Amino acid sequence: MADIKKQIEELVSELNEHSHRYYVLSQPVVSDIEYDKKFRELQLLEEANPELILENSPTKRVGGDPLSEFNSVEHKVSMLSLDNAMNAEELSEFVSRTKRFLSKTKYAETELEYTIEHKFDGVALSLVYEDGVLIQAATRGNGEVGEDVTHNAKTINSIPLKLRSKVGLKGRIEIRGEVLFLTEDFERFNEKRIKNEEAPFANPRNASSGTLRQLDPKIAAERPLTFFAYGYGHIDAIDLPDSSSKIMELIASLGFRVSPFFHIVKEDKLVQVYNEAEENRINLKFEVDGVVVKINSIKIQEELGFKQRSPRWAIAGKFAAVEATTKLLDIHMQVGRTGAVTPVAVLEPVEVSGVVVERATLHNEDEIKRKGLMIGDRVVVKRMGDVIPAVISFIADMRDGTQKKFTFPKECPECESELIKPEDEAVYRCLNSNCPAKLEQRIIHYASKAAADIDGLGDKIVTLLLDSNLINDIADLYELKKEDIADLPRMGELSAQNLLDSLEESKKITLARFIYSLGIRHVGERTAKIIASHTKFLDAFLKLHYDELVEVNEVGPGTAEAVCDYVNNEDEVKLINRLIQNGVAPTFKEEVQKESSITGKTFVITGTLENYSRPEMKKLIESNGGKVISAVSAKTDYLLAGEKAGSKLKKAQELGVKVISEKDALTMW
DNA sequence: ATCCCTCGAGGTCA
DNA sequence: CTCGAGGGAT
Repeated sequence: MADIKKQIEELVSELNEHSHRYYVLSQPVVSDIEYDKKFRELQLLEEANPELILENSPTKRVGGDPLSEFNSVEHKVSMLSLDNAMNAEELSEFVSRTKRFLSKTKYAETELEYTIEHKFDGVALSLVYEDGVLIQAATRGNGEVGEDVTHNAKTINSIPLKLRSKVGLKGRIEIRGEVLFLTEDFERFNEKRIKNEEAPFANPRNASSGTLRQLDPKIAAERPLTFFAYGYGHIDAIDLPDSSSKIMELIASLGFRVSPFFHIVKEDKLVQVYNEAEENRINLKFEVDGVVVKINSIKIQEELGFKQRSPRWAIAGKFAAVEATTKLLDIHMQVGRTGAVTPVAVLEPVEVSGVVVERATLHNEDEIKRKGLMIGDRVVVKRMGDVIPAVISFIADMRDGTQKKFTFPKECPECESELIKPEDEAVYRCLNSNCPAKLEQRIIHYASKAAADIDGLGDKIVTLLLDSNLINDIADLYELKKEDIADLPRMGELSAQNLLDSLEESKKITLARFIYSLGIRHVGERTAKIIASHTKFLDAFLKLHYDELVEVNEVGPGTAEAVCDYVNNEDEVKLINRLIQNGVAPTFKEEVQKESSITGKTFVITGTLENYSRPEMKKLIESNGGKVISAVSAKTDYLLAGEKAGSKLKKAQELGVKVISEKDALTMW
């Protein structure tokens, strides 16, 4: 019991500290998600031990104290917050809770209608109109008292200074909504800040909050904020309709921007729409952190009433966290196939959008400098496009002197040779061609699907073979003995035979794949094909000269130099000769290309297709004369989108690229 | 201005 | 298999 009391006390003081930083100072040191998590932890403890609830518990109020520099504004109707449902299950619990409550009322038999809309990730704002004219804008503050930010609100284009109405409006209308940056605006704005050598904002919500708190409205005016209306406070100028959905229509008609995502659903569709909204969040023009579900009927809302700090007739269905803070434990160096040395953040494991993240690429030295990271920093971690973990920024307030400056190593972490960074490049490289790390990566690359495609030879086995000194290079692979492989840990007779079979299979290889599999810098799948089509024979490839190669279309000076360096390197030529001796036989294969309606058209494939794997579809398109590229641009002809298409679909829509389905594609040739 | 390549992390499924 | 950042090539 004493433990629980202490736990509650600690949570309360921690949460109060965080909420002070969040609401009063606009300098959060933890992400919303973490705050919410702790808040719920406290809520649960308090529910189980109501006698231990503290007077200053954050569950007793909805925010923090307002800043002193602004005038305070008392909300006529307090701005409450909503209870959170963290997943579909908790959303369903809300439904049953509501029904249970209503079962004792005259609505026991009524089939309930719910509205479901976006929960914006911005800053809440209340707008008061007197006789149709904006007279006051205020932040939420602690829910009862907020700050007057009228001067800044007036600079926001999407906030009407005068309401649209056919009839004269006499009296008061208070509209509530969210101020935010559209993602696009935010990115442009941040780019400008970087160009002006100002610190970029960590995220759109912080930027919105910071902007509303400017004392000088000129600064706010330069920042492209947007206001979305979603609710109302005290209204006596008009009679309100009897449902949330009709009120939303009314609000929109008064001249406010509202989210197009607004559904009226029955109980059975609620979870489905919630899930769809989460899947689709990446395609939105603004950030959302969940959905808001309300009972549509105002009468039933009134019947349900309020708990201490939130209405019983609404709930926020939160999405999985997209952002979290964690500790930057260390920065590791990875040596790639081409010798590129990339710094990787080693993080204290933290859950972000449903997965545990413990590593994130930091790209290069400049990137670390730009972000100003130090080892030991508390950092904000996000998954870009909800997929790729990235370190966004560090939290300056959490610097306590224990952080260590990071210096980029001068030597290769694997072979200790000097790292070289050309003047105008960002990447340090290990130039030692015998560097064990490079060697390993080259073998893994050789075995990979698009290269020699050696089944059963993944990175783990490559490491194993190297460690046990069974191989030193690619050519050694073809001299492996079955017994040697079978003796390796976790390998047996059968896997050994399978590996040998795959190796045998890999000897028949097209010239293009062979050139690609060598892992020459700048020579990817595509460039390899171009070079193979030019030389047609391995001999000719090995005799390539710079002047000849650089004339080839789509081969530039950089690529030509890299290839010539390679074929002029004695060791590399020796390696190729040994591969040939061991039976590897690259042959040029003319790619048969049918003339068809898609000849010369470019395609990007995204999402999961129904009947084809992506490489299969790629082959199919290419054999019909089309071209498959990796990223959507304005010049892309078609985006072939399968299930769960993400950011590429969004980009295609923005750029007006035609989006087709798998079925559409198959009828095109 | 645009396209492509390289390199990184992490999840899923057989 | 997925995506994004950064940079080289055109």
